[in-house]
Amino acid sequence: MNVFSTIKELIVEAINAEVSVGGLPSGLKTGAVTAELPRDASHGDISTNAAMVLAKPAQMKPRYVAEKIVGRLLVADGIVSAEIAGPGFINIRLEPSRWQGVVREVLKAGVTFGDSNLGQDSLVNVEYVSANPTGPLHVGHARGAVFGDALAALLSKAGYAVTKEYYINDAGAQVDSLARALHFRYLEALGEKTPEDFAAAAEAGEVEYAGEYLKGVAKALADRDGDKWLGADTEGRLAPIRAFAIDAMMDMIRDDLAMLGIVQEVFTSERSLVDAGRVDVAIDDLEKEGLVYTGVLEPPKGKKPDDWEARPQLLFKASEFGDDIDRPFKKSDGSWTYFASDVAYHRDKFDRGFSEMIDVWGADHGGYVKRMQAGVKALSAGKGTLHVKLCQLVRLFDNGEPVRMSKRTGKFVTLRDLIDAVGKDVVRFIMLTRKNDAQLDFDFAKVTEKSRDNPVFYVQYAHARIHSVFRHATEVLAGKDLSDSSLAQADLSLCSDPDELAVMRSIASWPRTIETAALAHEPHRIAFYLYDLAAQLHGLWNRGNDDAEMRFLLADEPERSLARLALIRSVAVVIASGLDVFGVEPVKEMR
RNA sequence: GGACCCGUAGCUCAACUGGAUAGAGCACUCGCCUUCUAAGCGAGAUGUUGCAGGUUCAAGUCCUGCCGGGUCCA
Repeated sequence: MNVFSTIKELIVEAINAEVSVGGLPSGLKTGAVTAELPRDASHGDISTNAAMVLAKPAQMKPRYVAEKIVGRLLVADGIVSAEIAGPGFINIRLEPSRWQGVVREVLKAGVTFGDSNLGQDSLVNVEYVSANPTGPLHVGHARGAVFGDALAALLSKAGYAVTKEYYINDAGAQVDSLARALHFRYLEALGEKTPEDFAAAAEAGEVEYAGEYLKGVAKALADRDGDKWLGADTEGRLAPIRAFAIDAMMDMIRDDLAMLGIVQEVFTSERSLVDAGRVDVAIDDLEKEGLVYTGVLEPPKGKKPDDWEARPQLLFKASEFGDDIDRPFKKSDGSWTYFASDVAYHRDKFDRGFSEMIDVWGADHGGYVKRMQAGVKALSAGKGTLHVKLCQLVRLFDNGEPVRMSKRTGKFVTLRDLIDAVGKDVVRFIMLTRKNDAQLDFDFAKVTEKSRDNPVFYVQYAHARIHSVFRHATEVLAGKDLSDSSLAQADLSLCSDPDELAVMRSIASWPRTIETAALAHEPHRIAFYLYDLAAQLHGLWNRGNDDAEMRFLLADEPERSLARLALIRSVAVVIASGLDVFGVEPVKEMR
């Protein structure tokens, strides 16, 4: 139970008490009542909108309602003052001991401080990356990968039972094309073709996936099968070579993800769903609901209907579920559309018990969102929810200069390049410093800079500073027990400076930050929270430069020193806990 | 033509999902190292939240219509 929910309960109790004596009308809903840190610290410790929310349903003036509530709050335990301000806010001040108690809580709970039961163990499926198995991951994938992973960790900290999943698009034309490219490289490995032949074919558009990475795979294939596929006809060799290629690509992708510290639990193959007839079943069931019909779509407006032909096809009534038009389930050749197999896939997730699904996609799939959400509504009879988080693109810079990428030559910046250049932790943190639907600039020079401008460095520095103090503390306070459990016994009433109390308030709002970030699906809020907390720590540290009394370690005041150590140790714990959600290692020393 | 996302200080971005006087960093000016890492800290200045309406006690946030940028459209 964190301070804010405790106070909110006090407020609700106060309201109910007034209701019971007839001071307020009965039947008031307190769901919209909040208890939060006011933006301006001079407004007190905690402020509530209770009076303004209740004024209308109670048919009373906000300030009148506020007076009723304030009268009750003033006699409540731990509340120093409660004042009415502005249009009807109630500003509450708490006993310092309330905040000081938070430090003890953190020291006892460790990095589990901030854990919440908000999700009540309900199942959530987070699907992310899901890159086509046709090559190594590149920068664009990195953002979705890190975002999805952090969101999963965040939800899990907020009490949801999270499954991290990857959908393998191994049934489309791309993997056939991959198989052709691998076959070419295989011929090259056997000496039947030259690299020049390959380059020429790639230039002519006859073969895709010109990156070097298939060479090793081709060699492995040749080692395993020898010249088995040399004379085989196209039909005969396609499936086995494709399977070999997909396995190799998925191994590579898993390695790439592992470098980022990402391990997903479930990998679902599109082909396996198709082969098992799951698409037929899913569409059949929709058909039974009367949601599938054969019809003719209007041509897209404003586009030249050059190759447009009005043709009857199998359609899904997406427009009944919020989409703009109905969507085709079958292509002209009679095979399922991607949408059809995606419906089957989401049906599969729903059948596995996930009524809440989160898909992390690149922004270029934005046009697909409504259709998929319509599909999920239909296949789950309205019981399933699909949230789609679109990640905008990442622009790479080096010292302000854009880094050019070319997919055509196969020389795009890979995830590996990125990690090799700046390290896993920097990649992860920086990718989370922006809202997912905002474009992100990644500057190689800036993200490794050692300055306040670089949030990774700044937060890590705060953590390292705290450990530095503890290294010195073993000398200054020789013989004292500096363990967390011992520090939890420190006399925290000795930490009563306004700046120290402000740090405690920030720490106290960590559980709330987790909950609001989880509800909003916005891990970036944690990055900003950590940055602010780091700033407070650096500020407190520097108070010691101006005023020796404010230094954390005072040789002649061991009790006060222990209290301050307890405080900054709790800051370190919260920073570590935040970085843990991000999958970033907190450092104990800057090098 | 339509759909989705974005538009906040000179620049890069926040704003606790509707709360009080819209905040940080960079850049600019000034101050702080005999000290636990100055790789840092403090102070000053910066706004018609793209434009116009609407909803209400309260709008950067929600609704409508425009303008500009991006993405997508069998």
